Amino acid sequence: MVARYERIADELRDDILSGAHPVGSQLPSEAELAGRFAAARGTVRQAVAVLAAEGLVGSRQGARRIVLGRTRSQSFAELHSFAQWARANGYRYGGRVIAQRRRPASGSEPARLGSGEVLEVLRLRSLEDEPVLLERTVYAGWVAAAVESLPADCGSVTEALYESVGLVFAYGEHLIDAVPAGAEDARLLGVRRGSPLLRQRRVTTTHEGRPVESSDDRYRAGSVAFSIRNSIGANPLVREPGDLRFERREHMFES
Amino acid sequence: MVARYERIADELRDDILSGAHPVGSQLPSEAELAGRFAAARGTVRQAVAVLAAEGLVGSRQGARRIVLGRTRSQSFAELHSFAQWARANGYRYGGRVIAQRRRPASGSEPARLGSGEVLEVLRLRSLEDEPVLLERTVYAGWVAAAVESLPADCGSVTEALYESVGLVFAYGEHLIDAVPAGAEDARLLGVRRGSPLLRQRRVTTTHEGRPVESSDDRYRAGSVAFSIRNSIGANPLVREPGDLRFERREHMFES
DNA sequence: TAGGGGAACTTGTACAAACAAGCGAGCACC
DNA sequence: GGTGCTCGCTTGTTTGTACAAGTTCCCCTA
Repeated sequence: MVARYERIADELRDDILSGAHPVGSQLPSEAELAGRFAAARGTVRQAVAVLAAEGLVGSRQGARRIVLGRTRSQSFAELHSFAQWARANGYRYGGRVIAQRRRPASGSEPARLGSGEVLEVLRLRSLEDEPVLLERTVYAGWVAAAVESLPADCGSVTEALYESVGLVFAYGEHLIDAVPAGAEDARLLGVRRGSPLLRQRRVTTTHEGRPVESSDDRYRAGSVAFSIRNSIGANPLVREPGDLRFERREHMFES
Repeated sequence: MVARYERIADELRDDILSGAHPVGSQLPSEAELAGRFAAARGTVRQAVAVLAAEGLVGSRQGARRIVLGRTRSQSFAELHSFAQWARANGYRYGGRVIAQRRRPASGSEPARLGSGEVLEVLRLRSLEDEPVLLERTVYAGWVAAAVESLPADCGSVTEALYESVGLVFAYGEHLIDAVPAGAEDARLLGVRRGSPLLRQRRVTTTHEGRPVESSDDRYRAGSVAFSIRNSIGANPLVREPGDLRFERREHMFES
């Protein structure tokens, strides 16, 4: 059973994407929409709040809502799962495990992932048959067995873990910056040493807030970019100082 | 007059940041909070929605809300304005205009900024007395005069434009990727040619959806990172294919 | 002891009503 | 003609109620 406000949001989104409400134009008032959908004003407000969160419309008190754009920001799953993003956009994609080993948690890992043993995985992923992403992931001990049982060329780890053990990556924190390619990065991604890579470090947790993985993902320059739509009200993206907050983490598997 | 739900959100946030609700612990139930703050449940829900949007707490139906972290995602202003971010975090910062000129809009600019004349500005910004950010900004014709009247070493363009003409940067779309430093980038930022830079391309509009500026900002690697907190429900960050969507834009002022 | 059933609790959805606050257009006045 | 003000419209905030849906935990039973 899909919620009422979601169906209203879907319908309004379709109107916007189809051009019935062009970019720059005004949306109907809440009262008008409430009448059209035979819903309470609060329900309509929830619907347009969804569109506002997607960056499609902006609103300010006293004035009608405005259509800001026609490209929709998609879900968290897309951000987290390379495979889901690639498939949703119609790209050929693949991936394979380069190296994998268990070891005791060290450094700041016990604080992030819980103490005990962790599982390190080095994974290379490709888009349109070109290697574009190198993932250095550390999984918490309690999911290690499930990860190890996956095939080496598993396309979507996220989906595989959901199917096999019902694991859902629910929350994440991401840090995005640029780094020069190291020797291993360069060899596996097919670029020169020192060339620019887009790095995404992330920590992911389950619904209950239990840490699942910590990862250092590096994209070949030019292969992907991250897109953020935001409004003055609220948004989740901020700058972080570069050197001050995160201790340098050695490359795994190197030397 | 600050809204009630905002004050409740502030109080709850203080509790979380001060450690009264440790990371991983459960928040009091909505009913309990409603009692404590003598507010309706709906008001409390708005308050915790704010915290959820900031990435501080997560929620799922049927279970108590969980504290996810203690680092707060700040406002859009921080993302947009280098100066506001730097000041809020206690850094020394500066900036100066390297070059500035008017020219007719060309390429895709009429579509993004409106046709007619635009104003190109090349600005170098520093953090802790080190050059860290090179901004290549194109302003729409209707704000050109206001921008030109700013002093060359203006610390915060955003604030200056707000003070002088009441201009508010309300919405923005941002694309983040990594690029190698070009000749000009390298000279001004004091890095070697080809070394990694974190690039943020953005288009900003006013409340009414009127385009204000389009900018290509390049950060020296290691100076800043972008941080995103998100949950599975909704978030504004997505990957974008690298080459397919944006036509290559030539460097301004070069050669 | 292991498992199922269910009750109590908690968050999600929806409706209705009222007032506050900001915007914009039209009107009156100078 | 231009300026300022008022009024209607629209969004923002708050309260209250009711039910739906999911979680957690205890207790009872096999």
